[in-house]
Amino acid sequence: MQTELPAETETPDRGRAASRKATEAKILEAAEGVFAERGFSGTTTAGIAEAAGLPKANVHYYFGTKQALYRAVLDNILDLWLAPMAEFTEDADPALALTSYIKTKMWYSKNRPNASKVFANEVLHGAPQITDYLSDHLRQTVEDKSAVLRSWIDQGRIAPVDPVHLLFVIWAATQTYADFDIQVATVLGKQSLDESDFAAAEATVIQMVLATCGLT
Amino acid sequence: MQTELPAETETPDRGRAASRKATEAKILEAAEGVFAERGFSGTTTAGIAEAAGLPKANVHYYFGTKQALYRAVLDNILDLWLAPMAEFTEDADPALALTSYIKTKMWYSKNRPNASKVFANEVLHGAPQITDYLSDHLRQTVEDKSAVLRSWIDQGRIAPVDPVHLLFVIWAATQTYADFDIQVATVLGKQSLDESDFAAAEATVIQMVLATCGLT
DNA sequence: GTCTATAGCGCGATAGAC
DNA sequence: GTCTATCGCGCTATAGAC
Repeated sequence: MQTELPAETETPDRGRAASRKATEAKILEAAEGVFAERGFSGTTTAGIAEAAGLPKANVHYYFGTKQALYRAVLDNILDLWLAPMAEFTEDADPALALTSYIKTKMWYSKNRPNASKVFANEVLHGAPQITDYLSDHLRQTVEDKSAVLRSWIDQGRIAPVDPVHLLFVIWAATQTYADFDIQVATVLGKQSLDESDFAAAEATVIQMVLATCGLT
Repeated sequence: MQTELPAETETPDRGRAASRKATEAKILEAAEGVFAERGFSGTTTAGIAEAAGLPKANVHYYFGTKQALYRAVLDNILDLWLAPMAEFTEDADPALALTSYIKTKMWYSKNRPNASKVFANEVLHGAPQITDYLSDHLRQTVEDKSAVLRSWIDQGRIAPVDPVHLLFVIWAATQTYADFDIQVATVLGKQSLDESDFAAAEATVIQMVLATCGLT
């Protein structure tokens, strides 16, 4: 707009490259929201374009196909899923690690509900795009972290519990407040969930997991 | 096939009426499976027809629109959701009632995964078709049953816990084994979940809920 | 890089023969 | 009641002017 030839080489954070990145980010964010709301098939590229404030053709210019854009959205999300499990290390305090993990997962449910919903939708329909991720990264991480939990049990630091199913239940219990927020809110008689609802949910899940592990 | 005028009035379980009912049931079952696998938008009436072994036009003949068929599938499912909560009555034994409820919910996850998936998909995308059900029947039932749980707490029969969030977590923990079965199976290194997986899941959820309620 | 216009096609729904 | 053939819309994707 201002200049026809932005000083690319001098200020690499501005100019064309930055503009492209900014537009891509805008499309990705809009796409995550629309995919979360309507699923892959229910989403139209026109809907994404409208949410991003762009003409439809630009979405295809930046990402090629709807599939490719969906994959890009998913790839961003998968990173968020594994990272918080780093909490679990042999020498961590079990009560602290479990509490911290649940708080992190609940933070994502509250602040990145669309990421959770896109992931849930993908898994619900057979996880066709992320089978590799599930069977490689996620499976390996669960194996490693459940070994840590098992060592805590063997050392008598937490009560005996199936480590893998404990993780599944923690995922389910925290993600349900993002994925099924409408149901939770409606049953609570509200339009949407607020701070206090997430606080109560978090307290309940922490209470349940600590009680299970004999840490109360 | 055999007769042009089946004795409708004499044998109401055979003849045209029964044939219609049988065809409707066949379509409903096929539709539940396809909707579970692909979601509403991802489902084609041709796909349902193929799964039911019928030409596409017949699906429209029996149910009119894809929407109406989807509603019929949902209506069948909603009945299954409320019934098991009848377990919770003032004079029931808390440990037995909670255990029995979790077993029933887990039984549905194992034996009616498609029902769970269709419901999950509907809620995930804003529950546009079942808002009334959520705000009327389900909300009222949760109110009634959480009052029972609260009375158990007041009587010192179970430990203090938020009754409504306890229900949310039980729903999430049990339904996740239907809705996210692919993820669970993949992380466990299997093609699909078997008896022993559901048994381990059930034991873990029961252990967690009883520990939370101070019933161990 | 941005946008308008449109090609091409898959889908829901229906007409009409049987 | 069953089925084939088809209509017409809405969608993904692209061509081509700017």
